[in-house]
Amino acid sequence: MSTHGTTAAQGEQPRWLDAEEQRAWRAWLYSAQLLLDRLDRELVRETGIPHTYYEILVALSETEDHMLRMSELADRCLSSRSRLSHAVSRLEERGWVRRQVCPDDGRGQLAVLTEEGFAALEAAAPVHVEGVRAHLFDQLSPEQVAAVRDVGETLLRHLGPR
Amino acid sequence: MSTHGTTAAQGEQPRWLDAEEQRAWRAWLYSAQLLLDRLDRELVRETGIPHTYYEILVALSETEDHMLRMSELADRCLSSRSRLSHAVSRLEERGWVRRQVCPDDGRGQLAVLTEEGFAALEAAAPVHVEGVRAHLFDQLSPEQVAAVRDVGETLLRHLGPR
DNA sequence: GTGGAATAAGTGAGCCCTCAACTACGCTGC
DNA sequence: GCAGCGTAGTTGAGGGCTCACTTATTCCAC
Repeated sequence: MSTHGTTAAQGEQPRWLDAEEQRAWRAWLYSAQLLLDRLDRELVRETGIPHTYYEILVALSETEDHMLRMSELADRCLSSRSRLSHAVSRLEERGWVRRQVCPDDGRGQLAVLTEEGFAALEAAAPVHVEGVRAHLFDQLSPEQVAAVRDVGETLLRHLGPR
Repeated sequence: MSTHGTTAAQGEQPRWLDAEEQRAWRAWLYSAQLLLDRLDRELVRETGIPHTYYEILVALSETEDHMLRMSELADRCLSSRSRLSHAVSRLEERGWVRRQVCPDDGRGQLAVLTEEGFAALEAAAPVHVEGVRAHLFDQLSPEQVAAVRDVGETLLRHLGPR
């Protein structure tokens, strides 16, 4: 048993996967897990920055003034508020991000990228991009890259905006 | 700055991503994160079984006698030995898996799926497959599904077997 | 058969994430 | 001007994972 199978333990008959779907699903799942894992490990090993931290630094660096509201930052990093709050606390300890009360909303906080944080990001970016090239783009033909984008954007329309 | 950029802080010039690659990478990353997250959450919510546990139960159920050596099980689940050891301990507490010394190698342990574990899997499988359908296959054309498989298997040849 | 390397698995400290409170502020209507 | 509700963010307990280390067994050369 797994995602295919012949026994249904429910009222509605489950729409089991056929052999082709099974292969597609497993290939997607394993490759996604391995790729995410590999990129994270290499980044940590070579720069000491986990991918989750990296994403936060990137999001901040992409704004005009290197700062974002906590909730906006959480959305851009596909992170829960709580997770982001913990993560920013840890980044503060490293001196890479600083918190600042939001001028136009007393409830809000701004996460601000520090000089040190920007420097850490600059050091990590080449490592990260090299990983993405080596393990993704270098392995795929232009047609496959186009398909990756197409499938990804299709799924995002379903799963996203949120 | 991010995975594109114009400043290189290294000897070797980083091979930055162009705009198209950037889009492909982000689409892939976000869709992968959202899909994995969504499937796990739905499975936990409706069955109380996290996806990592589910994968272990599936791997065991797919063998002839519903048992596997710990290290073989770890490989099939793309899990570290340590992680699997912890996970199997938790599954033992739920009564879904049982450990048993390996007859032909005194160092080895066999993880054995129990009746209760199999029943839990049978209950969870329809929920899981429905999630995979709803969030993956129902969203994609047959051509896109073929591309997913093709890309996944290509990446696996690079990332996998280990 | 014995010493030593290799292999199988488990353990525990520490980090990260989730979930469910909780605090603090803002907004509206009366 | 304050009651009540919604929103922004934080907190802490608890679970899961990683990493380095430990224990137990097997393999092999001699």
